[in-house]
Amino acid sequence: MSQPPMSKSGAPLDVMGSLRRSHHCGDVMKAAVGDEVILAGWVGRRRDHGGVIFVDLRDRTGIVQVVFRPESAPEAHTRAHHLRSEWVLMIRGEVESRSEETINPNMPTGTIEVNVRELRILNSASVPPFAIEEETDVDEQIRLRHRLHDLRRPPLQRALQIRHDLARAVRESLSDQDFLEIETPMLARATPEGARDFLVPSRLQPGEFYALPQSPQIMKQLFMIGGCDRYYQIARCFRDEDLRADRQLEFTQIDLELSFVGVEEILTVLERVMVEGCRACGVELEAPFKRITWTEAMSRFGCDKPDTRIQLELVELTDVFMTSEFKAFRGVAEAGGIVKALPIANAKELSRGEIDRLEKLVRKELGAKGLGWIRVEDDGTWKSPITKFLGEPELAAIRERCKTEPGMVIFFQADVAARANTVLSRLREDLGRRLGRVDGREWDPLLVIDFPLLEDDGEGGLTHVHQPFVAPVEEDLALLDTEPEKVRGTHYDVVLNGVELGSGSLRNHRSDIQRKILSIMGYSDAEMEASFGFLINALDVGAPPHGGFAFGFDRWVMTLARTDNLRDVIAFPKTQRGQDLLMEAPSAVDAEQLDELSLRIRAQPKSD
RNA sequence: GGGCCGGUAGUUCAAUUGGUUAGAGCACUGGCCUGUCACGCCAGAAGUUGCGGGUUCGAAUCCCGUCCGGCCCGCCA
Repeated sequence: MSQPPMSKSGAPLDVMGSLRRSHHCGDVMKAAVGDEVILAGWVGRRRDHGGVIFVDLRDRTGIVQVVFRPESAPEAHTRAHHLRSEWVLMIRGEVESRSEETINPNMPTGTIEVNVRELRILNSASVPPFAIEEETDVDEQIRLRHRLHDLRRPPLQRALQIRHDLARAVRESLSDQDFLEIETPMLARATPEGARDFLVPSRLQPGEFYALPQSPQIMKQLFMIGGCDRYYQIARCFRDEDLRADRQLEFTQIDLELSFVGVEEILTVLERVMVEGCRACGVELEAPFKRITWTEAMSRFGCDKPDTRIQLELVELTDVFMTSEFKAFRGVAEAGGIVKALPIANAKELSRGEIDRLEKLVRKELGAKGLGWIRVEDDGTWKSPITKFLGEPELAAIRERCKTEPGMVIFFQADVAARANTVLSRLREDLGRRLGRVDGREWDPLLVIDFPLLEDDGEGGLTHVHQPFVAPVEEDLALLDTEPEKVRGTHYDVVLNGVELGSGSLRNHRSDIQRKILSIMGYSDAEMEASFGFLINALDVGAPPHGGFAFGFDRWVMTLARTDNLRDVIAFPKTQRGQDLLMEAPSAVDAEQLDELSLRIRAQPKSD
């Protein structure tokens, strides 16, 4: 006969035997006082008084206090002295109501406790690297390395619950709207366009590679051509680009596409999915959503995904400085750049030192050339390092457009449009939040429409703003031949609280228009054939008018979970350098594996 | 590819700015304790100061390099 297994501390371990859980820890209130319950979970806090011992037993649903009394269960009580954090228990006992003075109002199960009759120690556990609690101040690196402990914390458990609830609601909503869930291959063809591909070497075709899909974009268009009418998928996507707080190498999209529709029908679907998805997570949104054109968003907020709860807005001054004596600003305006201002009323708390810090921030982090500012004193006089360069027309324009008043601070940027907007938009968000210039709404859904189809590629040509298959709006078709940079695309974004949750468009379903657009972007016929021949030829099979949308699922969950870090809502996320600290991926592989794939590792060249 | 911030005990931080044996809270270990819920009390253990080099009589502290984490720009669109 073998001895029962022992825990590290010498306490013998038990088997579950035929004992099975009757309730979850958080659901014990569903049992009546006096009922016998069987609970299972992990040891949270343990309070050993020598006599009576309290253990907070925890599972996914919550925490309940279980009590070991020497008089009611001597054996269980004796063994309970050995219990340590994160040990795995199963207990049998009676639900008892707590006396008035021992009720804990801070926990949902605080009016009752479970008097233990039988204890089964199912497993011991190594000492946890940090406490499993609601709040933690532990370094994220530690949390990622010990993800199993971190996952036990309530915020992570809640995030996974939101993922589930949202995915389920979205499936239901789209199914109700006659969408068909269809899968697409993960081993796909490499694409020269867009993000860097993750490549998968082929064993059977030595020297050739699959690519993991950046998104099912082309494949879902093929579904439309294939007569599937309405498709959706909760699809994993892969992009080998640098990570951010809101970007991971692999992420999940709610991808959908439908046939014989215009933009309005797609937006109707989108809004319904948004409303029903959010509702499943306890958030009510009102449809239809506010709409703003891309041009207006850039002008007023300097950003194509504005959080419109922030009450600050930018002011255009480019025209004023076209004729200014102030050479620094005039030069920028004449060279095609922009001059804009961010006026902030009642900004006395922005001290000179604070403004200096902001200037340093935007110069170092955002590459700004500087940060012009004016402060309007109580007596109405202006304090500023730049006003001495300004003539009366500019001063008047600033007064009028910024509606200057005592206590106001105005920030200025004169730069190429992209950078000036980036800088002022960042200041708008940072200062708007810090100074509490928000309108108090918790949720701010917004549709951004009328994106331009094409933009300057920085080398004298034009390139697509989003992806090469976006259809132009019909009334702008003629402009393709004359002023292609003015053509509006049918592209739209949906933004929630300043987070871009997704985007979509109508696609080109006629190969002649698709070819024309590609040719404007500088593709020769041969290049078109090489890069997009497959799709263009597919259009000629008889492609229906179609369009669709894709939500960034993780970002949506992130927003609903009220965090700004994607790693908080993904079970096993990667660090900014693309590593999984728990499973230690990526990793080296055996020479034999490489050999089978016809691969050889070249010594890392020294970069100089 | 670039900018900025950070790395000291399991963990969160400190170390009088280059000077004795690197300290404290929590966690941990042992003991005591029958109503706690951040239980309490007593005692104890715990360190390659990320790593490598340099300067110095002396480095956690200064310099160079490197690795790791975070935020951002580029990139992703």
